[in-house]
Amino acid sequence: MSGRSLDHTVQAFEFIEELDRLATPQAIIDAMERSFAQYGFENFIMTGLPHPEQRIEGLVLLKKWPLGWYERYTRNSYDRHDPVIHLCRRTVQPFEWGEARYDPDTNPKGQEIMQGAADFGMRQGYCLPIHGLNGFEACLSMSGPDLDLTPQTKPAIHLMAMYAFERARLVLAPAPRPNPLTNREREALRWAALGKSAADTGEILGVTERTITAHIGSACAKLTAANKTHAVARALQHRLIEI
Amino acid sequence: MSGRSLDHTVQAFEFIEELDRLATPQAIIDAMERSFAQYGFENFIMTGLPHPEQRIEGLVLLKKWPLGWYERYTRNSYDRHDPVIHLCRRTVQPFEWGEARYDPDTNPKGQEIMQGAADFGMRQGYCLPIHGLNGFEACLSMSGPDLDLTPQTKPAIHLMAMYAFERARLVLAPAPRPNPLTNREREALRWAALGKSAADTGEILGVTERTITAHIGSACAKLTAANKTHAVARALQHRLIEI
DNA sequence: GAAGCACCTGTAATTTCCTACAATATTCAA
DNA sequence: TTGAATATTGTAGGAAATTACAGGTGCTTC
Repeated sequence: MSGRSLDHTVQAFEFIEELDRLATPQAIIDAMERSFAQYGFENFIMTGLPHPEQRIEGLVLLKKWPLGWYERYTRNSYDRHDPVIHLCRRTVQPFEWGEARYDPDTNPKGQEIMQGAADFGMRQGYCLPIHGLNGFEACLSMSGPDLDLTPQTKPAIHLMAMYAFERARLVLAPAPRPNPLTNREREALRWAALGKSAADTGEILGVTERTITAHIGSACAKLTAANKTHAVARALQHRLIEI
Repeated sequence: MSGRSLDHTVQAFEFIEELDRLATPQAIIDAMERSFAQYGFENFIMTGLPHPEQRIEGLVLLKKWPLGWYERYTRNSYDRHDPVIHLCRRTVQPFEWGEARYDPDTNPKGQEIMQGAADFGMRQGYCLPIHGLNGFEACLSMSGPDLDLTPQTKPAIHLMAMYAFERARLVLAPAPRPNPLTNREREALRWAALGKSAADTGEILGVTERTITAHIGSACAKLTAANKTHAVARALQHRLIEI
């Protein structure tokens, strides 16, 4: 078993067993605090990733996070430029914060954010991106001053983080929003995403061009999109259509 | 630790350590065969899931699967009606085959498929859906005549399956294609995806509307897109732009 | 030095989109 | 039953996109 203490692997599975008995967010936070401490973690945050028009505050599921940093982070909308968040959107595997690269030229705020976290005692961190079915994108980011991150401990942390997230999602039961688009609006957007003009789509669906234009128009209104291209992008982003 | 043998949890982590040293598909298959046997698994298949116009044969990464059943399965395109596949598309959590319900009225082939698998000795199974950056991607389905599936063993199997899949993907990974778009083409598409007209984007980037039109046009050519909306959809799909 | 690419710009004709002001029919929930 | 939502279609004009034909600079590579 090389450098890893046997305790860790056992405790990872015991943590998962314990999770099933936790019924409140606070109970999950307490259990996470205890169990993640063995790897050196002191802070963690479990949050959805905001779309451009959303704010991150409404998407946070659980957190034990330095309050001053959280306030500064949200006040400055740091999630828009956070290298860790950016990497979350591009990978499915857990990663260390240090692996989240950024170009100081194109993203000058990246340095500011990483330094800000360090100022609050969070120099090192580990982050698990969560990619769900309906575009539910989230992450569990964890930090501590002296982490025990090795090829042996990482899978244990990964497993614990995954199950902790699932439990939190279950307990907090985020009401999944129903698809706001009608069938016709979805079809019209889908064909638009495939490069069809309104006239093309009308022929495909056996209605007039004018009807498709109307469907696209109402989809734009529902998605607060400026035009068809915008509406398709929003619909893809929110997984309202599949192509 | 209740009914779970300590060996299992330890061996799960040892399997993950071992994976990093495996360089060939066959080595991964052999290791999986050994390590999954402790839970009663004898067969497994790791496969991407086909789009309507695709065939499943080209998407299979690894398998140790009854040949007769595989041939019958692919010949009849059973993946179109397989209840296990259907459930894969609707959940992110691993599940037992028996949890994959189907309505005999709307999906008469469901019964035929489940019975066919049973005829090849696969009455019981466990399946892990794999969700990547673009949503549903693949699955790892495992079977055996007498499985040790308990709330204690399932997370261990889950972890092993997850890492086995990642390793297989790494070993079999096709070389990732570089982004074919130039910086300006990307910027132009990005603003288009946010609902900006060519004139808007020109003002934003400090060039003329005509220039933006040219960038969009060349992006369409590279992406073989019929128009701007199509190009944005393709770029989002292939993660060439982020919004 | 030539060739290729990225980047920039122009005119002009054509197509497509977007919206405003309509109207009719159906379905479904209050 | 009575709105509200959905689906359908029309006219018409202005905005935007698309394409074809051109041409310029600057940079790198052969």
